[in-house]
Formats: sequence, C-alpha cells, structure tokens
Amino acid sequence: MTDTTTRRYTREREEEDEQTADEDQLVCPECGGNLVSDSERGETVCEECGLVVEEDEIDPGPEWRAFDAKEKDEKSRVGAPTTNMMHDKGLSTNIGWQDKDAYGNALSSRQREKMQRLRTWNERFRTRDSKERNLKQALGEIDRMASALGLPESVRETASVIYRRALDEDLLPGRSIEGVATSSLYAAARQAGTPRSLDEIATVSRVEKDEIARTYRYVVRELNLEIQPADPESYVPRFASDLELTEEVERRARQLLQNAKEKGVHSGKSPVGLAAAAVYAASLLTNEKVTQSEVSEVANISEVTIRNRYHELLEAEDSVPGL
DNA sequence: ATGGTTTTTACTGCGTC
DNA sequence: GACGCGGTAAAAACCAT
Repeated sequence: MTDTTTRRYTREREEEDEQTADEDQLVCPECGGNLVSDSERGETVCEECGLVVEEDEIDPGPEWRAFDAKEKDEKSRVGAPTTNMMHDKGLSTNIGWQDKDAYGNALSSRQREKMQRLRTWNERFRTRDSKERNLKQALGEIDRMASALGLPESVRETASVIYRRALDEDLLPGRSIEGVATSSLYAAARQAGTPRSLDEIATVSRVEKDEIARTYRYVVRELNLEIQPADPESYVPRFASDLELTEEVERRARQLLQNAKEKGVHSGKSPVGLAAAAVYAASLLTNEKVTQSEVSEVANISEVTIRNRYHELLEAEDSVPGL
C-alpha cells in the first residue's frame, strides 16, 4: 500500500519536472528560433530574428555597473536574493543576534536589552503574519470547496475553527495547507450532520483522496475531535431529492434505517450504502420505483452493495410484527 | 506488514417489455 | 435484444492490529 503510494508520488514529481523542463525551452512566436534570456538588459530575445518577447524582468545580478573587471568582482547585489521558499520571500526584517553594532562594536547593556525586546516583538509579528497568510489561503479553499458541495455557512464556520486549531497546535508543518483545509471541511461536514463522502470531497479538492484520508485521521487524533460514524439517515434527504422522490419515500427510508439500527444490522457497514439501500427499498414499498442503478448513481455505491444491504434491511423489517 | 471484513468488479442467468 | 434484477467468485480497498 505504502509502496504504491510513494511510487505514484515520485512518478508525479518526475512528470512535473519534465513539464517545467519543456517550458524552459521556449520558441520564438515569429520565426521559431530559440529564445534566450538576456539578464543584462532584462529581456528575453529570439536568437534568430531578435524579437524581444519579454521586458522588465527582475535582474538577479549585481545592481551596480562595473567599469572594470575588478569592480565587477567587488560590487554585488545588496542583500540576499529573493526566494519563494520563505513565505515573505526573505524580505522581512531580521535582527541580528550578536549584540554588535554595524561596526562590530559591542552594545551597551541598555542597548542590548532594547534589541532583545525588538527581537521578541519582531518575531511575534512575523510569525503572526505568516499564519495569517496561511489562514487566508486555507479559508479561501474551504469556502470554494464548501460551495461546490453545497454545504451551508455553518459548516464553513466549523471548518475554519478546526483549521485554526490545527494551525495553533502546529499541525501544519509537513502537511499541505490544501490537505488540512480539506480535512477540516470533511470533519466539519460530518460533525454538522451533513456529511459528504470522501469521494465527493476528493472531487472538489486539489489533493488526492489518500492524502485527505491520512491528514484527516491525523487531525482528528491530534485535536481529539470526537466524530462518530456518519448517520446513514443524514444521507437520505439528499439522495431522495436527487432522485426526485416524495417525502413519503424519505420517511419510509428513515423508518427502515431506524429499525435496522435497533437490530444492530448496520455496524461495520458503510453508512452511504445503508442509506442508498434504504432509499431503494423505500421506493419499492411506496410504489415510486427507482432502479438500483439510478440509486447507485447518485449515491456512488455499487449496485451489489445496494442489493446486499437492502436484503438485510427487509429481513430486519420482516421480523417486526405488524409492518 | 498482516489478516479479517467490506465493497467493487465482472460475469451469468432469468424474466419482462 | 435491451433492461432490471439477483446471485457468485475473485479482486481490491479498508481497517485494526
């Protein structure tokens, strides 16, 4: 299992590399010649015809003109190159730790105290900043996915609370923002009694189902979220309305499920399957027939599973006298 | 990693329209 | 002949250990 997933991940990465490598070798739109970037001028030009494709690029090189070779060696760009590896691109303030002034002289004790305070506050603001940024992106994602799944406002609220907690407890390092955001939403939807299956979640998320499941388990464990297995009944209204069935069917399906619950038929079985079977069975009992394949379609469950479950449901029902 | 359970896939046969 | 349904065996997925 782990073998296959890691293998897949590495393969994806290779593909990405190939892609970016392809993109690097650009071709002139005019004559088809190779494009070369001239960082001296900040332009990308065609080798063949001299067409300038891009201007005003950022020049990562020295920012002074060099008048001779010696000067070229001495004068380099001030400061570290910017990088996307850091959330602030390495541009935010850093205060040295050495308690020396710009000339290397030791600071007075009063100055040292002052610098210490500045360091503390600078660090506070900076980490708060990065978390804000992180949060903003995650909340955007949660919003997007929630509306794609037709989940109400309250679920988004819950999801963002969960995400904030994950952030506060430092659960993020080593995990993708996307993944944790998705897991938060998944958890929130289940908590709110409007569950969406992992498959449904996965279709709107940017991360793979495997990763969502993994991260979800992790988040639930670390935050001690108490989430009971989804109640099959909570799927019924959605399926019923997707199939344009009446309230009557819906009520009947609920009855079947409640009865099954009392008999303990349902433990260990997938809630979605149970719900789908209940809807199907109810549609038969109320003469509003829908086919198994229709139900399996909206519930994303195999017909076989529906068959198996609905037999069990009816058996449980038969043993109740007077129904 | 492993073993037990559940779900899915694929295929087959039967009855009906 | 296509469709709905039932059943089965084997593969795959899932879960707890």
